[in-house]
Amino acid sequence: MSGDVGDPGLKLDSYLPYRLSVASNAVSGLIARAYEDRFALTVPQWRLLCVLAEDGRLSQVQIVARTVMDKVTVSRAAQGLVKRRLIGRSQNTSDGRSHVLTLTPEGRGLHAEIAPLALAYEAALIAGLAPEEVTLLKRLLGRLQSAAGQLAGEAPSSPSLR
Amino acid sequence: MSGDVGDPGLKLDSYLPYRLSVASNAVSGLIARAYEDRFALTVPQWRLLCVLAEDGRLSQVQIVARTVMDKVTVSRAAQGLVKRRLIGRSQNTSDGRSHVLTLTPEGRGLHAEIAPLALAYEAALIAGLAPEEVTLLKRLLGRLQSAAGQLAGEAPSSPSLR
DNA sequence: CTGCATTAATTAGATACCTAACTAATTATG
DNA sequence: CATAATTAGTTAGGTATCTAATTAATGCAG
Repeated sequence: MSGDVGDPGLKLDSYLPYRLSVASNAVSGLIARAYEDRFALTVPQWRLLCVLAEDGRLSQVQIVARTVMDKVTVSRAAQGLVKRRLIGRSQNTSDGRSHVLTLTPEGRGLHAEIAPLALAYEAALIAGLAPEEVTLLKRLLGRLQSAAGQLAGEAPSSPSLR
Repeated sequence: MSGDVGDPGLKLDSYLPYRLSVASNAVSGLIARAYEDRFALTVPQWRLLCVLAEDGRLSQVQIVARTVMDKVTVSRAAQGLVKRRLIGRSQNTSDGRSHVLTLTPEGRGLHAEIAPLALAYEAALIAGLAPEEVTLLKRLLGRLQSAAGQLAGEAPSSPSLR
């Protein structure tokens, strides 16, 4: 607390990327542990179950575009889910490279079982927040995400990305 | 096979832990790349430089308490910084186990060099946000963090949660 | 029809992180 | 004062993730 600091403008506790990372790690760790302990699912696997439950049939590239996960992460998550018979893969008749992923009945059942738990966690996390605060929070997170994406895409220091 | 979705209440895009994770990954990735590319610093190393620049002399346990990093992460970050002569370690005379970390002049200089860049990134990220939105965002992130900590069974990690 | 670039997906290697186990120094307790 | 219990810090092992390189299928130019 002694004030002899050369950079009064940079305080870690009020630095937004730091606050965002710490909060996200706390929340993600909580959720990840819940899925892992009770259902032996990783977070990427759970996300696959969610998007397939929402959208029906998707290829892996579509999942990569839909979520913001790496294609390797999606590939590994899909392998694990196929092995547990929670999703199925069928050949895409029009494109021999891509496989279409769908939930099996077991996968659908597991998703239906976990979804209330996931919503309960979310409800517990935002219990102290007003609904309009939650709405604003989500909007602000979206703005930060797109701002980060733009800044990363501009690549001020490296004009050649290949 | 239209949208036969059993859980209209769980939409991934509006699920807060997901939004938080995606936004944090985007921002962290941007920042991490900047530190890594230009200064060969990992994020934990940068955080050590920051807290030492702010607080002066700290032991590793104090840094663990101050930031929310794991002690292993702190240990390795400190090793790398010592090797580059950016921080120094001195024996604590009153406790032979603990070492006191301080910035070297080089470390202080590097911190002073990076800090404006870090602040510029933050400014670019929040460029489209009103100041009161930023304030609210930080407060909401703090609330989520402490809520997650409580749900995980921990005590609130830092007494200075404002 | 044939090469050439692109795309979907997997595999491999390197790095980072977390949980545990471990060493060494300190404190508490009998 | 001896010994057990804590604490500071490091090392090790397993796992997850990112970057690159690879395989296989598609589309396009000549």
